[in-house]
Amino acid sequence: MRKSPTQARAAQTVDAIVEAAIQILQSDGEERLTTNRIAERAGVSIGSLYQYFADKEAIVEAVAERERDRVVSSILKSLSEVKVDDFESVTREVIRTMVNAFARRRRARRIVLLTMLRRWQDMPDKGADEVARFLVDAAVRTKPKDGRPVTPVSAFVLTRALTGVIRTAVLENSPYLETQEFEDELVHLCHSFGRK
Amino acid sequence: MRKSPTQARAAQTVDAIVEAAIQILQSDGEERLTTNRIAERAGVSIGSLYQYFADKEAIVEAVAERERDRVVSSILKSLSEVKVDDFESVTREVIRTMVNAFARRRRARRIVLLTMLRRWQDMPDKGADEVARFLVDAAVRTKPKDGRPVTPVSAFVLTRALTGVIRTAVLENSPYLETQEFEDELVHLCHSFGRK
Amino acid sequence: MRKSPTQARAAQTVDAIVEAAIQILQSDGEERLTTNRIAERAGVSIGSLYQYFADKEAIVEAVAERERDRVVSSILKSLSEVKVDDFESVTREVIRTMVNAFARRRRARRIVLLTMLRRWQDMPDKGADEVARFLVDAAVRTKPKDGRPVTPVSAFVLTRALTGVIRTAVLENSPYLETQEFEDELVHLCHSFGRK
Amino acid sequence: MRKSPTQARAAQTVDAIVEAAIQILQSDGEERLTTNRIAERAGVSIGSLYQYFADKEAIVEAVAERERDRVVSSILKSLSEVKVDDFESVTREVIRTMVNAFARRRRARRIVLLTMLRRWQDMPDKGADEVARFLVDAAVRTKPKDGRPVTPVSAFVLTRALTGVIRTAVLENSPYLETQEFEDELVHLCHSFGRK
DNA sequence: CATGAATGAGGTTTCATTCAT
DNA sequence: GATGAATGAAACCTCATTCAT
Repeated sequence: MRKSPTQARAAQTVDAIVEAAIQILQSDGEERLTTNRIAERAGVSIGSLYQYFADKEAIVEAVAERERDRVVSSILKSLSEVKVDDFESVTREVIRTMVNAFARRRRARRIVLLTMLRRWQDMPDKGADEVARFLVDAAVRTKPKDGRPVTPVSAFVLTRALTGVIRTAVLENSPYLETQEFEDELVHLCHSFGRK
Repeated sequence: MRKSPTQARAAQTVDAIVEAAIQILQSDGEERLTTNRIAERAGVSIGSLYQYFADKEAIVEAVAERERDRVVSSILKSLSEVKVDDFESVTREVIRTMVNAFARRRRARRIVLLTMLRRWQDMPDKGADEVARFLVDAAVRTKPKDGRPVTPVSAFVLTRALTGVIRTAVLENSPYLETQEFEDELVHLCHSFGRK
Repeated sequence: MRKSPTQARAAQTVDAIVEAAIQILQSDGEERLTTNRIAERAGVSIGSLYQYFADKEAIVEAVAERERDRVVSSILKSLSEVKVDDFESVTREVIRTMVNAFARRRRARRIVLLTMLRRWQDMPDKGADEVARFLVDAAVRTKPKDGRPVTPVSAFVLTRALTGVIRTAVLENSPYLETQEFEDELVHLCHSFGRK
Repeated sequence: MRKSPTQARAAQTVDAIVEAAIQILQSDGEERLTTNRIAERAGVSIGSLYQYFADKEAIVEAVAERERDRVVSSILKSLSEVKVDDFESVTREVIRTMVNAFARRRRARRIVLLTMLRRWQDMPDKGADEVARFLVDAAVRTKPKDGRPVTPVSAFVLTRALTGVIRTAVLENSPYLETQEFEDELVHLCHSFGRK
């Protein structure tokens, strides 16, 4: 961002711009996302927009970050409430949480989510790593005797498998997404992967 | 496509256009891919280009299809040579084949692959489904007694997990991609998923 | 220039653009010289303009070159008709020619000339050097006994003095410009400078 | 200027603005000279800037004036110390002074000087006229018998020749600028011009 | 069929200037 | 007086596409 908004008014402007971008993304799609349209929808002059964002890309980045923060924090908040008893129930909770986070968001803003899913592939996936850490943690505490050791590679594979399945289901608009069977299969994927 | 190229000369032109697009994608990136540049690189007038492609999108689609055909056929060709003995060795062969197909392609045309990976998410994934069918087939023939039944959902989950991990590794340029441990973990993912 | 116009139509377009720029410069001034206005006045789309000129600067350069060619060729043409008898009469002819060339041009397109005079300072002054060569040549052939030798520095000083005076007179819109006395003084400047 | 700075603080502000403009001109060039940047570099708000200057042009004018005052006063100060003995030594002193003034300034702030040289062409040249008056004065007092009478036109021609040569040498970054030969030629130009 | 000149809507961005706080 | 957020006209330029030759 070009300037950090020092006054309250400025912070509002920045907010309005990002929200306008999200709205346009949702209602008109990515190719209709122009800086002029964003400014207009935000009720802000195009000049103000460029006071705070160096270029269009910077706005999309801000949108990506904001949306990701929302998804990640929604997931992490749910995870913080999970009671760690046995590995299977933890896994189930994690998966349900992730699926829910994306499914809820998809209903609200399908196109924004799709656009951002594509963008996030180019950023290092902080969210996935946080989830991975959580799962590894839970595995260490509750892992049965026959568990496999957790290595960086196995953590990478498991988290990317998980997010890969969920992401694809979202992107393909799969009808399985919120079914019980889908959830069961994902749980099985994680669970069986943890055994020898 | 606007016209089916009945004459050999026309087929060459279409070919030149698609190859030019691929080259530009690789050397200059997606945002420098303009129809005029494609025509110029293909050694064809912009008018001729529009004889064969209705619009720019049609060219990108042709590129996507061509690249996907290459990846898929490379995978399917390898699979046709796999001897179906036991499930684990089949799985390993399939995984090695897929990883190789992407890794080889990435070295040759990194940006084209990235662009197309993003694009393919929006098309129904014929390749994944073919692979799924192959795996299910192999599983049915070689599955040990303790195997789980193959359902549409479990096939969806497994193939998307597999391609999800590989795709992410490619997109993130992960150093794991061509290691033995990575392959082992993927094999374990498939193998353990197949057991009760 | 971005493209060399191969077809006759294209050459006309290029011509129209440069002439339009000259007209606007003359009627509206430099700060009103915009690419859109140029295209409009030329009866050409803005896109066509950018087919042949990489940017606005390239157009102004083309104008500068064209105007300079006109001035220089008008001067050189006159000079070619000068009979080399004695140094003074040659000098007088040269000066009269230069003053006339600028004065005539000034009446026709004052602002263009002013703008270009400023620009030309940044280019190596081919015209001045040609004139210098001509004068040196004449001096060598007709120089009286008491003449000073012509060195690069003295040639530089004399030609820049000459063009300096004329340019300033033009820029300042001096009333002296086309008077006999002015011409006489310039002749004296050259003439006396050549003596020991 | 909008306000005369009655308070000391205000005078400092005006000063800071002009100096900031000069610095930016030098370090970033004319096209990067924006009012916002000037205000920022001056450590002043853009609002304050407009308290003291009606528009951007007014700032550039102030810069031009300040720079010209510096050059002119440096020249006049040197001239005041010249002893008027014979015309040639006076001329030499004047020329040396002028060349020095520009050469020194050029080393300090090349771009500012170039920008201002261009600008000064549009203002009546007070400096040149003062120098002219000085030279005429000296000529009248020391002129040898064979001298020509000084007329307005001859004064105009001589001073413009002089400043024309020096200006061009500065603008073209001529290597002659500070050589002895260059000085000698200029002296000769003036000296011989004064004789019949 | 091929050519390539021409189109023009619409994109991004700058920057001098105003005015509410 | 000072601040700096806001303005918006207007600049430059791109590029998918058309169509006369």
